[in-house]
Amino acid sequence: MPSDSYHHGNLRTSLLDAAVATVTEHGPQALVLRDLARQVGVSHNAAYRHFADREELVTEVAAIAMERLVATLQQRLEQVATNDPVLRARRRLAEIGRGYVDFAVSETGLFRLAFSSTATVATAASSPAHDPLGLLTTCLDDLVGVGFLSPEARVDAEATCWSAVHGFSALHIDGALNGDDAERDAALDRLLVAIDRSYGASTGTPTDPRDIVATTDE
Amino acid sequence: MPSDSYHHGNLRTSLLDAAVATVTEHGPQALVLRDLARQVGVSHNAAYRHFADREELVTEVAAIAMERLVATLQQRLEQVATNDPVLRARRRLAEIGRGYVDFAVSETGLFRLAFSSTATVATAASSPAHDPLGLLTTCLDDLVGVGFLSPEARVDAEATCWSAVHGFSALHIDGALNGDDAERDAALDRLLVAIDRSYGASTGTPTDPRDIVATTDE
DNA sequence: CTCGAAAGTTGTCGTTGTCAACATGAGGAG
DNA sequence: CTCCTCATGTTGACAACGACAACTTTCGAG
Repeated sequence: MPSDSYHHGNLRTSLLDAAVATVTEHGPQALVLRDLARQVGVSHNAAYRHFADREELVTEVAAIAMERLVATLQQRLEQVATNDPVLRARRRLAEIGRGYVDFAVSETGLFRLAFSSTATVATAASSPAHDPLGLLTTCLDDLVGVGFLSPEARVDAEATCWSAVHGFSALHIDGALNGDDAERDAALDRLLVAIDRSYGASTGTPTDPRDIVATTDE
Repeated sequence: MPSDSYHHGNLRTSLLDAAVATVTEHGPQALVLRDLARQVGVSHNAAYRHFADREELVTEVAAIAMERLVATLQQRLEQVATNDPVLRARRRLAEIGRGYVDFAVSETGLFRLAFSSTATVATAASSPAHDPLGLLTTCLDDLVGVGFLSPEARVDAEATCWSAVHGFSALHIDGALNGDDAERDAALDRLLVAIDRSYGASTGTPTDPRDIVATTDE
């Protein structure tokens, strides 16, 4: 791998790395082709040997951002260690929601880019499991499997759950819902409890909020 | 009001009108200062007599977009004609959600702009009732008043409801949740039913989905 | 009637995305 | 080992944009 010869060697990867870093720090609108070239130490237009235009690069970075989101959610899901199957399924659903919001808040730039309209369609079309839908589907299937969620209420539950946490994330990072970190976490807990209560009610299963939220004083 | 003399007369308003039209048709990223000037028949830089920079104009258009959203929701709210107070309160909450999504789908450009991060903060700071929060608050208070929603579950209910419909809207207009209009409406109905069921469960009130969704075959 | 300031114009600069033409050198064919 | 090819990177240019400065026109207060 030549360091500073005429040919860069792996310019494509370097550009994507720089792009990810830029988006992470300064948001999607800071994604400037000539700037990336400068960061990588290459001339403007070099990127055009690897990407048709700006949008193609942006789309690819968006795909990377989506992958990171899904990977983060998967990690969070694996951290749920509960033996009781019903409790476990309920907590996994809540945990996916918390992971989603945490990613949006801590990786705001990547989150925004992952759902920037232009990039989303191309991403969704390319790879089937490159959005959080897959993880959500298995979680909800589990919830039905353990008898907590009724089959009728199961219909379109992906859309409902995803909408709730996505909207919560979007409104918070856009400043429409304000509040510090503690207030945000409390509001998210209550959102998750509302979903849990609704799904429990679909089978007449009584629910206690403390099954889902970690109470600090005990 | 001089038509085509040296002084335009009401350039500021004309620019905002043109901006609203542009955003409606082609989205927020099509908001180009020089383009607006051309549309209005004025030279570039004329806008700088009325707006400090591009962002200031964008922010103002975003405020207009938000006003239209709120006005639309208010209209929808007034269309709910039900005598039974409990049913009425539940239907009003559902109707606000439908109005929200309808606006996002039919006025995608304005909706996107209204919640574009840069503009949101300035808007929220300026006017207290210039987001849907106010309407939502009264709806939810009503729900508590008629005994359908428990005071404990009332906490942060604005955030939960707003998040759900906002996320639903965002995911749909970004193409993350696909489906035709009928599928979207059905999914939204189920989302609204889930919220209704959750809030009913908070007071042990049994709920029937048909209280909230209009069934076609009856 | 005067004249100052508000409102609009012309010209320019730096930056960006993109195209076209050119330069380089890595690697396979002989 | 040599040569040629073509992928990869460079230089130069162009149009469009946002923004600034300097100039011009017109309204309206006194």
